[in-house]
Amino acid sequence: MARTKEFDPDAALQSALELFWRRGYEATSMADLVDHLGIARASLYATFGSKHELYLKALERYGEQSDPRIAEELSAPGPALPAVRAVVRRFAEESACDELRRGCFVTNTAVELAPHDTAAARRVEKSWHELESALTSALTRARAQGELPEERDPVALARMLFVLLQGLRVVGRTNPEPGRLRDAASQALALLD
Amino acid sequence: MARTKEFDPDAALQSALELFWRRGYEATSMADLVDHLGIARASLYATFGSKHELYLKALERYGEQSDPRIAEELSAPGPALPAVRAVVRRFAEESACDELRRGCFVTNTAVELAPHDTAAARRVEKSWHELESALTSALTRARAQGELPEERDPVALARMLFVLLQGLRVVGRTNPEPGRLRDAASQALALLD
DNA sequence: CCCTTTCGAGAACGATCGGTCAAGAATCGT
DNA sequence: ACGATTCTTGACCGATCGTTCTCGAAAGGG
Repeated sequence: MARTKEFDPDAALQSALELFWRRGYEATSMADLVDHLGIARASLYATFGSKHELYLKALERYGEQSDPRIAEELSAPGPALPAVRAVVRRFAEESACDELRRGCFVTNTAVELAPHDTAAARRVEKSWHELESALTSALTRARAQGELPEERDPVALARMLFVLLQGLRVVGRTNPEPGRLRDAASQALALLD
Repeated sequence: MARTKEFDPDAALQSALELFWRRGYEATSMADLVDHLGIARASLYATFGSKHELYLKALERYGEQSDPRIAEELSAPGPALPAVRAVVRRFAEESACDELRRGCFVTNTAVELAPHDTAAARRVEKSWHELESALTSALTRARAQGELPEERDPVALARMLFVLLQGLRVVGRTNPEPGRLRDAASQALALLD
């Protein structure tokens, strides 16, 4: 057959993800990627196709890593409300302690690429739909279990938390002032009392 | 003396703002700007210096146009809470009806440029500080006027609304689904009851 | 062994990037 | 009307962009 690959495509994709995540799409050049991944230019193209495809694959990978973790956390058996609180607080904490100013890769993509890149927009919407519906079913379950008053609207509450989470990530990317984000999260969570 | 300018620098800056606003910094080339502004390349450089300076001036102009409007609205005499509600709802409505997918120019800058552009980051933080403190003083006034229960924390509430506004703009840039944004806004405003 | 495939390093591709320059055209004060 | 000055126009710059190609070396399977 042939010579075996000397680099791990999985690790290379992870490396590319980290670079795109920090700098965004346009500000990251193929030369940057070649340097950072430590693999040859030609291998990069042979393995991932193009810069755009590489970005989409990195975005896909990010979604595969992040989305299920949140969904599982929110759908774990037992009380649902504490799980929701934990997710929101973790978003605030991660945004506040984000010294690399990375924010959320999906959110960054939504702002930089989605308006003029339908493939990216589709992937963003997929992650967002998963997040919103995970929050919705958790809150629905909370209401059914008596953790949440009957008159609350789980759909609307989930949407409000979802939008807040996007805001946390955006603010954290520029100015991860801990007090600001923690206050925002705790006030929003007061709606669940 | 000398020949007078044939173009209106103010209108040109406004045009540049619109282009940067829609496409972002990196995805907008000087060639795009020359086409869109209708003025010569050299005139552009003579008037605005460089692409980066032009972007910062556009950002400055956006801030000068947007920030005071909100601050005035929130500091108008009379009941404070309705003004806060109106501002939040207008953000949701503008984000939901944003068919050009522009979002907020400051928010877009925060995501694309702020992490590696200190000048842009400073301007973002200035707008954000104005917005947050305008919300804070409005809510403080609301509490003093008996519109808000004594035990509420105006600072924390303002921070929560501030973060939510950022989220509204981000979500609106990719998917201005009206229901999502309106629900988010109205649920957040329920915290003021 | 040989053949094939993939590797790394780098040259080279055309296109486009942000930015500059050299004219000619137009407008002022005199 | 004239000269001084500053505009517009469009060609032009080197650098960098994403992408392809060449090349010799290295590592499998027959």
